[in-house]
Amino acid sequence: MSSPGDGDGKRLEGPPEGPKDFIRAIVERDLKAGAHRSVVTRFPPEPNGYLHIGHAKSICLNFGIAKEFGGRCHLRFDDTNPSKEEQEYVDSIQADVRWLGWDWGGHLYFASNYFQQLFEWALHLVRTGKAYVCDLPADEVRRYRGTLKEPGRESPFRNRSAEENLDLFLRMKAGEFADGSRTLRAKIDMAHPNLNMRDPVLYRILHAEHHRTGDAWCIYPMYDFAHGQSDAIEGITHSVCTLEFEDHRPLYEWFIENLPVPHKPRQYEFARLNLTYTVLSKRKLLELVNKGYVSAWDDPRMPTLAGLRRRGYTPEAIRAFCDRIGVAKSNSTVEVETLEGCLRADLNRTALRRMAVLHPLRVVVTNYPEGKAEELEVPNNPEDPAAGSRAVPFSRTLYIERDDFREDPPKKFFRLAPGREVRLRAAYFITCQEVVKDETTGEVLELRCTYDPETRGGSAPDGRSPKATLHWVSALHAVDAEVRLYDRLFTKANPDDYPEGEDYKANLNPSSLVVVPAAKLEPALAFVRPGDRVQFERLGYFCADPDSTQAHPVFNRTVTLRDTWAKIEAAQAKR
RNA sequence: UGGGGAGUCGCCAAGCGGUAAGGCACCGGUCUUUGGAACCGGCAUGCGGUGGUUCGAAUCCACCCUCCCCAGCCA
Repeated sequence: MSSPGDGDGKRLEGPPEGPKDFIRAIVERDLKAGAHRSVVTRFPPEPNGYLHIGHAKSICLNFGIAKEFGGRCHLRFDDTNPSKEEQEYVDSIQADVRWLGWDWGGHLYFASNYFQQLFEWALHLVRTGKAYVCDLPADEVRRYRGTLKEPGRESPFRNRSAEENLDLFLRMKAGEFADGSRTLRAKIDMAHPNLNMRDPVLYRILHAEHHRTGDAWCIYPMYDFAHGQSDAIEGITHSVCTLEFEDHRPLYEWFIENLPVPHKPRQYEFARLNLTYTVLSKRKLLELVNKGYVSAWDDPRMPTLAGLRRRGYTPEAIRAFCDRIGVAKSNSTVEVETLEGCLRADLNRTALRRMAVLHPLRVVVTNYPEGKAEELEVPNNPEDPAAGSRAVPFSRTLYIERDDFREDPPKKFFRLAPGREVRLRAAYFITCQEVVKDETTGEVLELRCTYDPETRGGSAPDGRSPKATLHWVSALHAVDAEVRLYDRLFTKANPDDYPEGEDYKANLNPSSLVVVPAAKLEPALAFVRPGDRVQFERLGYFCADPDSTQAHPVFNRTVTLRDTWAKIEAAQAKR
């Protein structure tokens, strides 16, 4: 617990250039006006699921503000509902926030740590006649609440004496009553146009084991009664939440005004993130996990931070994404391409280049000596000379990508075809002399090519330059690996756009995972460790999966490279 | 038809009375030993609509339209 503006957070660089979002503008204004010594924010997840990319937006906002303005940001678990919350989630949430690159210092809190204080504040409301014990069952409470257009009716228990309410509430706490039999409610206004103000429930009876407080309590505070007061206890200056809580702000303020809290925080709301081709509702993500549509919370197709991490996303890319999309109040759906763009920008700078052939087609270099092998020096990253180079073996029998050969090449197809010369990356120019096919099926089995010894390293003394450069792997030296080709989880930009009688799961992408059991990798790839990210030249960025072992390497496709040829081909197909 | 919000380029998003930033996407081009990257150029006489105020309006006023959220003892 601490007073606002202790300022023990990290002091780093100042605010970024360019226009500020409206929340940062408010913080800056308040600080300039001297309303606070320093800014204190908080990220308040409920430990009932894994964090996803939408949470990342909130995390980067809250921790980002604290960092930019020299304040601090608390990590607080909003654990007021023991029936849904688990320790596994509090662990994963901490791991994910850290992975994203943020640090809450010593400021780790739990709303459940405030249960005693909240209880005493409830007592205060009871004593001052502002709360009462209501015996109405849940469905009756609902009926008495009224509707959107009709006012509610007062509970028959609304005018109990403070003494009776005190007695009853104490007995609720003592465990004398069954779950759901009574609630403690605020006495506000059953005719209020804002339904949240129609005598909201403060406490409910729940004889449930809490992941932190065990069986110490059998009454638990509702979100509304816990959140603002927790902010007050921690000295939060700017309590930032999403738009759906806008309607709760009057209640938030009512508690702050009617309770002897040590500090008055203010709530601000911004639009939550929506992303195309995925879902970000905890209910749906939980269903995908529980019903086995994905393997787990960290399935690389999941928009969870754990999933993105396993997929190969970097924290830097996710933070850049959060900066790029901005913060505002209008509902918005960001195209997933924006996220992928941030990822490619980061990986392009940092990922080492390697060669891997996913769908091998054998090439025999007929004029290359049998039994000979040589090593070619290939740069690790053309974007970064400091990344150095590695040796790649070349020999008479190679694999190239099946997609890189066409017997009957269409217009603008620059790759290998009968009689055509192409460059093998960092190796030699080869010319296709002969196509060996299965006589019955017509399948291309092998290409017989010749190479030009003068082009070692990939350039010709006479200056000629093929239009295409192909990646390749020496058959003799190749390492086999499993490669998991991931694609978007849903086929529709908006998964909630589904046919009558179906649900969002009807839009699940049946090809979101395609396994290539035996891709051919250059030998350097045998030494990667789980989590290592590389670019398979011309194919995309890949990340070694935790399932990967020396004997059985496994790579996940993080994202493809931009593919201009695919675009051209698609356009040709249309015509 | 109660209350609370929002409408600026395909997608985000600045702008706060002085004549429409930026990013992503897209389209051209240059360059290239990744059809990658990089680089250059194009991309809203227009800001949900209609009136009004003003020398001047995306910004102010009025009315209207559309979309989102709220009737958990979830958060």
